[in-house]
Amino acid sequence: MSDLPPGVDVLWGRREPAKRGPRPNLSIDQIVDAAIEIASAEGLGPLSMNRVAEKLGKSAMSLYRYVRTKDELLQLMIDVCAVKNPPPEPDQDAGWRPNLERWAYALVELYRRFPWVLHVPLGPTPPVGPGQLTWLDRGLACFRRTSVPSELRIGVVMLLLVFIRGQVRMAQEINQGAAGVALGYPAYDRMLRLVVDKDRLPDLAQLLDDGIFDDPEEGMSEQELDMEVRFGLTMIFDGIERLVAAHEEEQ
Amino acid sequence: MSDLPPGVDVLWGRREPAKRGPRPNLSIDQIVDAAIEIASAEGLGPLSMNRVAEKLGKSAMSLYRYVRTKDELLQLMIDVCAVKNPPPEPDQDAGWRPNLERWAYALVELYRRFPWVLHVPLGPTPPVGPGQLTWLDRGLACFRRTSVPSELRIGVVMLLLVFIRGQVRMAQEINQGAAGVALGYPAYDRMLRLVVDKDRLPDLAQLLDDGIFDDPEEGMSEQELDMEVRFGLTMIFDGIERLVAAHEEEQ
DNA sequence: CCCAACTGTTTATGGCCTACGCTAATTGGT
DNA sequence: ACCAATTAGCGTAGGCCATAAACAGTTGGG
Repeated sequence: MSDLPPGVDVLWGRREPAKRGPRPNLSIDQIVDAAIEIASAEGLGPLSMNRVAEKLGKSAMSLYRYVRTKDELLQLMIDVCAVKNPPPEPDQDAGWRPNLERWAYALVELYRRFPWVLHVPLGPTPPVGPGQLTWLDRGLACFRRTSVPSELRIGVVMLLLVFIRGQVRMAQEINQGAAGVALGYPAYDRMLRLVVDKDRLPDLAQLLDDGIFDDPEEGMSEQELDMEVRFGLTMIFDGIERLVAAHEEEQ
Repeated sequence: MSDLPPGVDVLWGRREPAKRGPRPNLSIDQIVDAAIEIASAEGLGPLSMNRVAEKLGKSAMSLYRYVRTKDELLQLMIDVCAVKNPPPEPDQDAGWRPNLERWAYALVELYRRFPWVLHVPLGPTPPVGPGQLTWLDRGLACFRRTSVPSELRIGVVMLLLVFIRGQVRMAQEINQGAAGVALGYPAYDRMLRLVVDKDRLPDLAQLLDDGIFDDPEEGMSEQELDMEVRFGLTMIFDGIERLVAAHEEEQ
């Protein structure tokens, strides 16, 4: 009789197996894995219940014995993905910053390997699965040896979660059209030049003149994406550093 | 013969009106406005071509004379929304920080008034409409009187765009289920206590013990949401300040 | 043995976007 | 004045999707 959203109890291993009836030929894990495989290979668009069932050699409706709705399946996919790619364990001997940086870049890597995670529509609740909560916990753990109060710890970790998610998503958006068409900065640059006029958008025009988006390579390399993220993260970490320092002094 | 994505030329007033044929009884503006009205009142879920056409007293298919696809309509909605709620003009006498702060909080306000904007699926291209580019431009404009180089200006503004978008979205997610069910922090707190155990998620458990999410009020007030955002923005602005200072010194 | 519980399938429904083709309105050219 | 070209709006229909409901086969307990 939990208040948990339906389906999440499965993630925490809280659902008792059926006593009677035929033995299941399917399992939630198989279903979720198959769905993840499809989404990773082709994106969320082609991911339909039919498609998943087909991959498992079953009929579409059979999936509904394991999953209440497609949306629930999507939420499970996200959490299972987080479980299979866990956050790095913080090094107790290192300072908070290197630990938190490792955590942050691991998260970047996860989003890059599973881009569809960023496109899953909002679920009915904030994250409560073991995978996502583990990531949250390991982020918080980086502050163990500091005297930063709890409200600020959660604030900082949330800030990083939000920023990384958004930044990687934006990088993907620039890099490729939704259909998977290669786009990249040069194409973006060309489009902007068509519409940006110096009178109405002077500062943006200035940027274009400086050749900001005029990148030789077609498509953003991994290096460049890392640079984008690294810039933002560096600034954020500088802000965090100031915060931590302030609280260490007080003590 | 533009390289612009289809439909965007309309936003920039680049489509020549038809010379022959019956006079249009409809206009893109009407269509987009009707769609925005529906989305603002009921969210993106109930927004279908049929619903929009119905509101205008026309048939669904008639809309396709003005809009290539539903996705294009969604993109237009976003940009028109930005056009109708323009960014504040920077005050030339004020410093970069107050200007950029006004800009940032205006953006927060926009997302709060039009939550559906945050749920529109990815378009085929990064923003190239006049509304979104104007917001971008006015953000950049805040750095006019500084000597921060262009790459950093765009980096900072992107950082803010990404963070604000993500943070407001997350706040909405916690505040209400996708169905619009009120949830709020206390409910989240209750759910977490069901699954968080001290061995596997020690630091998160610590947070719960500290009563972080144990908020008296059901549902997050506007004040609290502002606080959430304000915390992140303050930290980010501190980071920006350091950056600007570094570049002013060099000069 | 038989009932209750359970799995997987079949069938059907309703919603959605949108391709296609039709009719009627409007205009330019002759 | 008249024809051909162009366009607006609409009706129909097709395809895909999630999923409700009823059904057939399977298993274990009493």
